Amino acid sequence: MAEATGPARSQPATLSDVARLAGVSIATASKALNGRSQVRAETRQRVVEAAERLAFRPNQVARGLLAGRTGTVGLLTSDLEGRFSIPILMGAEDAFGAGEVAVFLCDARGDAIREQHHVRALLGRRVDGLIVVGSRTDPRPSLGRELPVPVVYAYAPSEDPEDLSIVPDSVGAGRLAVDHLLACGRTRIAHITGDPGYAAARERAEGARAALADAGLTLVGEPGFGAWSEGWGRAATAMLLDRHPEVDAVLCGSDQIARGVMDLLRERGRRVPEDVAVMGFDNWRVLTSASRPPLTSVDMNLEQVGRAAAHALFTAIAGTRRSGVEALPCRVVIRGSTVPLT
Amino acid sequence: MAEATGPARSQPATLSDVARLAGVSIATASKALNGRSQVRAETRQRVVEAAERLAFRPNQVARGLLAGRTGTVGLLTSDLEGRFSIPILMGAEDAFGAGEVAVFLCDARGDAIREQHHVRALLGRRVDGLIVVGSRTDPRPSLGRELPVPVVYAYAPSEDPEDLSIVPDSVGAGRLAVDHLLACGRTRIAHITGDPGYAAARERAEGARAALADAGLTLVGEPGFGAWSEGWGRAATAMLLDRHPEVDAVLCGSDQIARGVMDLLRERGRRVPEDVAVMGFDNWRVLTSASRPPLTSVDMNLEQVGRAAAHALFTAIAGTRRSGVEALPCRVVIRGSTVPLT
DNA sequence: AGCGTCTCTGAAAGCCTTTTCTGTTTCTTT
DNA sequence: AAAGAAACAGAAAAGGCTTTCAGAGACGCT
Repeated sequence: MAEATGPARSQPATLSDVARLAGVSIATASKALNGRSQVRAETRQRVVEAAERLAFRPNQVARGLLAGRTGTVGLLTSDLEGRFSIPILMGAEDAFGAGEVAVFLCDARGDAIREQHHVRALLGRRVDGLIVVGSRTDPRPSLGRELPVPVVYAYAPSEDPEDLSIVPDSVGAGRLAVDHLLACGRTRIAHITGDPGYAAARERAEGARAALADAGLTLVGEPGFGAWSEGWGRAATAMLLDRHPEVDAVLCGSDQIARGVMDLLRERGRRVPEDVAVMGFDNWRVLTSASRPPLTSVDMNLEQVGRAAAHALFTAIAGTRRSGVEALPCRVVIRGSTVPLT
Repeated sequence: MAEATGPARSQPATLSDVARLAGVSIATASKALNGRSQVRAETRQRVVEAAERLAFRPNQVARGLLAGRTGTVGLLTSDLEGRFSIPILMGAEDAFGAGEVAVFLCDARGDAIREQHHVRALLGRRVDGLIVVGSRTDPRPSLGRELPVPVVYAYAPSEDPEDLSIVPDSVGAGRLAVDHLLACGRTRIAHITGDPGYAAARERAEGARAALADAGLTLVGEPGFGAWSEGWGRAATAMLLDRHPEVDAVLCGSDQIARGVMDLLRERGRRVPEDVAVMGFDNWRVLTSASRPPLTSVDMNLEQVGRAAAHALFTAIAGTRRSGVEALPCRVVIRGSTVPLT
């Protein structure tokens, strides 16, 4: 808890310090360190040694000012808390972090005003580009076409088709899920999912229905739209068993719902997966591996979405911009809650 | 999916553009926009209008180069994925975001090499300070005393007592938890917790024991160290009920463990909270509110830890540095799983 | 010896802003 | 009306780096 006024920390060495120590001009020092070819090997050696002795690190701020590119991007998320932003953010951080790019993180807390504020602040810092990460897959307002830097939208697509958006393929995910259940020999498949106000819920249901139709089947009952909660999973399952006791698989709109579904199935004496297969969505580890049996779930490959967004931003900064909504495939992670009928 | 080489985006306006449009010198324009007093009101007006017309935003990069301070800090996390980093990160982002500071996010993925790499990159960008966020409360190696900028450690304290670390008060949290159970009239309290390799597990147990001792009581059985999982919660509870059927409260080391504990209690016919009160740790919403009944849990106030770290970094940058480990109090969030004995 | 050709090196400009200092104008005051 | 004070405007430097251009020295050739 000691308190003290900080000592004058030694300023980092500058290029001119290095040049002085090496006995050359600033220009030569710069060229030597940057691998330019107009420096004699011996001179370069001297400069490199001097730089090492002084622990010289070029000032990226000065470099950015000169080059007009700062090597920074802004990552604008609308809810850090949410479990969807994080993997995307990791993917993006990953794709950038490897190279020479640093990421400014800004959380707008879902507030448009704050978002504008952050955009302005980031532009003031001369970021080379922006990634906007949403918390749900419903389209969101564009930041506008007039920005001086490229923008890529991830997870939540922009409403403007001129923008580039990278999203998980929800329809395809619904198909994948049903295909897996069909492959397990299930044919009486019900769907219990979340809030119909979410595009993700509607699109997954649509995909599921399409895959069933392709197999000449239909859903057991109507898609059970409700809430993204365990409670709803239980309630919907109770109704389902009353009306359609023949059901042999339940595709759930989220892992949370799936947990509720499994709980109630067990309560009613149905075995999972022997009598009824259960499948979740989101592949949220805490839930999938803690449930009994472990839950088969659809993973949206969000890290990959983040990486793809970062990569697209890269190429856009380099001059090649795309537009439209690009949907990336999801994948099924198979665990104990779905097994082939014997 | 249209593809096109981007149009030459109009470069952002510079101060000299503004000055030219307003018909004044660059110096005057700067003074006018920064509220310096040596400008006639009328002139200032002209400049302000010109700046507005050109949507002028001062280049923070240039400003940073000149001022020697960039108004940026580095946030170094060791696992973004982890649920502990995120709230801290939010708190820090919050404390900074309000002002003029932007945050560089770096994830070291728990790798010391990568961490060093990021530190170097951040110093090259001339950040004004660093916050290092850990994923568990065990002490971690210091980044060293020789860094040119202040560093604050959050959640995981530095091994070097000369560094400043902000952590949640785990011992105090253990006391708080037991005090709450005592206040509910419980006296036969057991403790089932996670991996004893974690300081958090040991310290919470220590605090719990101390609070019981203050009340002239002891734990029922030994603290049940094991794993941070539902499975362990179930297993430990089974043993507990066999050996100490008189137990009337279980303090759990995490919400996940608590869920396992509650499951098994229900299976064995014990009612929660009537027969046995159950309390968790971490206050992880998905788990606490989805469980039946909703789970009372200890919240580590991580956002506050983040904010405190940001604030401490602020004052350190301003010149007043502290050192040592500062522990912030936790709080009990009461829900249905703990009620007073009637 | 003189010329052209390379190969190195260094001076200087430029990136954008802030700040200091100097110079000019305007207003008071005697 | 003259002198001094105050108010305002602008030139220039600084911050650290890269890059261009010109100059200097070394070398080979006729």
